[in-house]
Amino acid sequence: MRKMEANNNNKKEEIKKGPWKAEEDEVLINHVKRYGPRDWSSIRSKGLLHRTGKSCRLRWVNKLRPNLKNGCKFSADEERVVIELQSDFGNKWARIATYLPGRTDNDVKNFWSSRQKRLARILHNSSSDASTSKSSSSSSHRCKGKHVKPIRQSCNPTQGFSLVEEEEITVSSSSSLMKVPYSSSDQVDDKALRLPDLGIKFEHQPFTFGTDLVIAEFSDSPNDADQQALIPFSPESRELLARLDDPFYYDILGPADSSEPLFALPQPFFEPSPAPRRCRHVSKDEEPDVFLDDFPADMFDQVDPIRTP
DNA sequence: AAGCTTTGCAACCGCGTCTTC
DNA sequence: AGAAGACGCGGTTGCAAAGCT
Repeated sequence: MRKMEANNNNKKEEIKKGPWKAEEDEVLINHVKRYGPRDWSSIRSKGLLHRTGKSCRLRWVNKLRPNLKNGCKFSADEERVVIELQSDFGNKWARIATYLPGRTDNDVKNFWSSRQKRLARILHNSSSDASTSKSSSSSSHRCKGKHVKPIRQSCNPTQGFSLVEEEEITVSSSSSLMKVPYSSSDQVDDKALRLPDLGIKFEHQPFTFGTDLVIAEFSDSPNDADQQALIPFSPESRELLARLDDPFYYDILGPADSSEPLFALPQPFFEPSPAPRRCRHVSKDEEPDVFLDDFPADMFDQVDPIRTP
């Protein structure tokens, strides 16, 4: 009995965990050179390494495999791809990684996780800030001391968008409408503003964002600007969007006079699905913006323009 | 400069699926 | 057919480096 326990203990001790050493990597690489990336369990059974087959496979896939982009940050293009595919596939990291040469599922997963944490932090900060300054909230929002004007945005799938100045927009923070901050008094460069999954592009320039809101609208004809899109979001996205009502969100998300737009919008990586999910796709050679970068990618997942009778 | 917090990443774990016998 | 082992995937954890106060 004691002998058996001792044997079990030995077996347990034999399995090594933690960071890999260069020698171990070398052994693993030699094994793969010889037998190919398979038979991971035999590495241990042959006594080559005191690692589980699982651990060996993971090491190979994530670090030793050729053509990996190790230590290389995700490019803007890769970010867009991840965001786009995550909204399509969900958390299918392995699947998403197949679209990103040199990236592993672990890379994608970590990238997404960091993104989510960043977003959570922003949300948390924005909520605590808002709670301390609720009393100052009013129809004329504060935006680094600048007065801002509400506008409406009209969308035509074939002709793009136009921005329409409007006297007043009343949107409850608990509504599910998509809201985009806007300030006509600030100016940015001539980059267009795009919305991620919708591919919405604002055509009128120059403008930038402030604390008031733009409501995305969709219409089938240029004259049909009054058809307002009701956009159903996931609870998470809805909560985030609701917080855009916070007059101080701008202070949280970024400087009003920044030459960089606030968020990065994923340019569509694939052609849109047959369903009218996206209003207008931004062409590939257009410069990516950084609008809505810190928003959950599923924010526009379920965007579906309101049906016209 | 020191201490604390945040971030990014490598690795582990549990579970489901696939393969082999 | 089904049991056992191997494999693959997604979630989670731990740690070192970077950043901040």
